[in-house]
Amino acid sequence: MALNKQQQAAVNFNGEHLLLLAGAGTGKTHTIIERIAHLIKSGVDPQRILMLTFTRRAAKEMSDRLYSLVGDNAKLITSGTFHYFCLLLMRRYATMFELQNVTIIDRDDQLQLMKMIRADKRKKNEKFPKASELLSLFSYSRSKNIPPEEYLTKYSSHSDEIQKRLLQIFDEYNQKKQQNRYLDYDDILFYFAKALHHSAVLRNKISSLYDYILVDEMQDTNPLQWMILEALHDPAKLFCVGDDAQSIYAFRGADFHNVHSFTKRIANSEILKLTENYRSTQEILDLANWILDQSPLNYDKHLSAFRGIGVKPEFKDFPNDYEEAGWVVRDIINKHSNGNKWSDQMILVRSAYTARAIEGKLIERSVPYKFIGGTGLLQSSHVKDIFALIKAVANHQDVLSWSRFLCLWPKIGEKTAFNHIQKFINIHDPIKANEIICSTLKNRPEILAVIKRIQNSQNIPSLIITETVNAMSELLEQKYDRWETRLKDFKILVTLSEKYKSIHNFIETYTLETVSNSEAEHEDENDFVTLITVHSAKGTEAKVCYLIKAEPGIYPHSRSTENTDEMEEERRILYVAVTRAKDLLYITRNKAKLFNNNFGNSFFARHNNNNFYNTPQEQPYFLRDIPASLIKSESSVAEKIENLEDNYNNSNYQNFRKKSIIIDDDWGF
DNA sequence: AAGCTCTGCTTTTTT
DNA sequence: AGCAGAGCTT
Repeated sequence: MALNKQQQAAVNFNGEHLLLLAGAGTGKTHTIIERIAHLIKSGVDPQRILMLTFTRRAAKEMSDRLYSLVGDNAKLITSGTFHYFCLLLMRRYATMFELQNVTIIDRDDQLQLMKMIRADKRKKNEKFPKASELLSLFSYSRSKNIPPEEYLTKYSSHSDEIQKRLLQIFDEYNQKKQQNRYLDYDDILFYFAKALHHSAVLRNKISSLYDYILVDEMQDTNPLQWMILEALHDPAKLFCVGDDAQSIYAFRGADFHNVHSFTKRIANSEILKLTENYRSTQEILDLANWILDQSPLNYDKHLSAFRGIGVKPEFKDFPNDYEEAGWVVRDIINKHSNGNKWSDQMILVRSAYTARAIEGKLIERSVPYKFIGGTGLLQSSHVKDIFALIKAVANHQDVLSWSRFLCLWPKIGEKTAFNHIQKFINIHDPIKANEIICSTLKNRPEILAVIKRIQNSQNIPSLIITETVNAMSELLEQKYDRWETRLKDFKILVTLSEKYKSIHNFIETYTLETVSNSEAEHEDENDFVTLITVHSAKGTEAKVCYLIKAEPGIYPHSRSTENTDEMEEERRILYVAVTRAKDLLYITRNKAKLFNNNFGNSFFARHNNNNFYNTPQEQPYFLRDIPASLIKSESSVAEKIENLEDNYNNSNYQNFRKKSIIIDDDWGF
């Protein structure tokens, strides 16, 4: 594919540092890849190029495309997410970073650890932040690089007394992690950034490794990541690509304003722009442009389609979620039988939860699909149970794994488990520790037998997983219903693990890169429908896109309507969603939700929102007043809603609703 | 101390 | 519907 003038200018950029502002669909990835090819062609050693992305998907896409352009040179480039990169270097220079034998813990482990600490700090019957809130408060302050004290006083509404205890909890959480040599996601960035800023020797060492650093999705960098880039640049040259209109990660500390301050923060830097959209038809971009136009902020973005005129986006309203899901899947099947590939079609969802109905339908109709986003296969509890034993055997000091494993057994709860663990946790010598494990569990020979079995198992990932599943299945069968389906997950796991040298390597890779069941199951297939969260979809595209459940309460999400910052982020999420489509965009909704959300019949509608609206029309909804001219439909949406309200009030519709509830039952949900 | 039952609250997004 | 917490029973 040839480059246009703007792209060519970026590829050939000859100055020090560059920020490339690239709107949706303007060939951002293409330009980065070509830039790297250009560097290699002009004699840069590929080993001295670093490419940073935010999601594993983006990283993989980059390396694949790079491989087809520059062949084996692609393998020499260091490429991956910030987390991957930091961990890689911290492992390579473990002594310099003073981080040896660390274990990466995922959100679930963090939660478990936090719960233990919280239990002691919380008074009985007291309203106290949940472990998950504690984690996100702490994580946010860390990603923003604001000391917790300052962060709490500025941004939290908790009383002084509670804030004090929160700080104690944070301290203790950090201590616990240090004791156990656990690193959570934030620690990976935090310790790396901190070390670089405290030690000039280390900073020089690391920054001398690369001559060129390319960063994708610059608008998503949080202050910690910024610190890392600042430490690494000069002599290395930065090539950062971003789009402020696609910034959707504020919840993890990203601030799109940092794109605007780029030239101020990085001396000798310049800005170039890509403005021509090659992805979509003008009709799709018109809707996208309209969405940003509604904002009080001036994004100064008007995408124009290089490809020209196409088909207007189409709205489809259904009486309930299942008919919506049914239509989408039927339409996908129709298009497939008319010659479209499965992979030409993408279903976009706001949350994993909103993907449920459609996922059910896809399975029912045997449509090959991969779900990207949400909880991964390795996060599911039965898989974590299996890994707890493997990890406990591998490292007798892994408190979380031991406690998870021991609590699976009858008569063992948190207290008993803790008493056992306490006896061997501080023993450094593994042989001695093992003796203590044997003696403390001598009354539970069945547990010891299982541990022995795994200790004696061959240390090959697929074998050790199979052996562990066999050893544990009798016990786990009682814990879980639908054990058969869960057994299937282990088969997938075994297949996945075959590519890894060690089980440790396997677990760590998938802790940093979550993979859903469906994704793992169809790993080797290449024609499938993509079901994906909007957040994960940034950077991807498809000929036909279905933006499902585009209702009030979803766009904007009802939990994010507190202030303009939140609302604007929600608007950008919708913008990202709409700009994924190349040719056709269908926006589907549940009719009832259009005017019924807060007073609805649904179980959680009442709790679904912090704000109560007197009338449905007061609830913020980005797609309420779309000009009829932008969408494929005889009547405007406003008229449509009026008609719906008439329908809603007439008895036929009420009966229809009743009928649809019966349909729900047939679904078996 | 584990395990059961009742009650109240809740489902965003990712490394 | 599904989970966390509290209080009760084993």
